[in-house]
Amino acid sequence: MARPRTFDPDAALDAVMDVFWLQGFEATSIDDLVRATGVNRYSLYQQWGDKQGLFLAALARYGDRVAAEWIGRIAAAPEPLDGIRVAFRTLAEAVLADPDRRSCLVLQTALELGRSDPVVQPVVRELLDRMQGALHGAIERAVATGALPATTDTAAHARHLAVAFQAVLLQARTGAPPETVRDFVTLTLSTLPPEAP
Amino acid sequence: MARPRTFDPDAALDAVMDVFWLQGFEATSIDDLVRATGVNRYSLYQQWGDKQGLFLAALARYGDRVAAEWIGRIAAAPEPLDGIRVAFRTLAEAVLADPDRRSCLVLQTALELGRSDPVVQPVVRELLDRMQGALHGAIERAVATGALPATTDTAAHARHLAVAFQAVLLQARTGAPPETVRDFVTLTLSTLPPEAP
DNA sequence: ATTATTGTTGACCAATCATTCTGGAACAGG
DNA sequence: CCTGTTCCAGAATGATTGGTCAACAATAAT
Repeated sequence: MARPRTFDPDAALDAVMDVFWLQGFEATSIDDLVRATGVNRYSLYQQWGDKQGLFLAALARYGDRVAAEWIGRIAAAPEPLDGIRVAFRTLAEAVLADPDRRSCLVLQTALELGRSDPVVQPVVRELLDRMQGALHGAIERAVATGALPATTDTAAHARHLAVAFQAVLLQARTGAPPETVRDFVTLTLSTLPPEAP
Repeated sequence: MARPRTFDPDAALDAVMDVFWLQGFEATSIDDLVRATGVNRYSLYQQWGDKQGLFLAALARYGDRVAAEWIGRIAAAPEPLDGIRVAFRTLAEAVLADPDRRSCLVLQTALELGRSDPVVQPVVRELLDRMQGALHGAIERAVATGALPATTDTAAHARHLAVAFQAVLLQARTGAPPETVRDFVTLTLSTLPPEAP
């Protein structure tokens, strides 16, 4: 017994995520979101509370959609080291192919709000940790299958690769040339044993 | 035959640089700079034009002071590979010791304004290239002294290390734990030959 | 001492921001 | 067909932003 919504919250949130991803939190105004979603200001407020609520929802969606895809790609690889190598090379090419050089919403958020916003902070850290966890899992599997020696410091390698993953995404924003991104990936992967031919 | 300035532009610019370094461009208001320098708004405008002019001056000063110190440290090392290793380890500890986790003004600017501001963009790129050039020089000296094999792809190593340098600074902003920063540096340096005992 | 010149000051301006209010429109149950 | 309830649209609000102005103060040359 009430007027039904004329917009789809799910589709609207996708549009919101895209705008935040492209522009960041501060640089995005509510007007931008109104334009991008086609939804009225007040309706956005009624649905998600305020700008921060809207952002947290978009960040969660990013985690579920984009971040989860990379994590899954690493976790599901039949041969763990190959999975890592493929992930890094795919990421590098994706970064170079994106005309907007938009990096990663999580990383961007860590840089923009990581020190100031106590609500967003743990969400970001959790997502970054999830990536590192996926890498750690793959490396431990590699040790288990004998692809890496039993003496390997798996945690150290996971940390190194997690930071390197962020570094590749960082190059999207700095606008680094293709050779830089590719050479970085190549030498990063050289800390793993050489791949079979 | 005119009233003399009552503030020291040099000292004021140092204070401006600090504020921009800590907060970034957008998050810093002119009021913040007035408070930090003790100089009146209009005097700031008369001296440096506008907010962007003020920022460019602060960025140039950062390049002359902070960035040049790191570059010099790498370029001046008697044994080039040792210079690189020391620089990375010193950077890691500096990042971890800074209570403000403020990373690097150049990198931060690249992330914040790199895609939008066509004036700031080349300044940033030039500073980043200067760091990469210093690393390239050190690696070529290492090849010349035989510390690295003659077949080494010196440009690729320079690019890898330059990105890795940025990655360490990035960890300042993401608030990564000490093990992460240290393990990343250790494994990054493992792409160079092991150091003499 | 006068005066030309520059520095300083706090008020002021227009634009933009996130957020809220108001007045009407669209639906569902009776 | 009502009527209670929810939704929508644009205007309004108050704070903050970067930037400017006009009045006043301090100096050095005359």
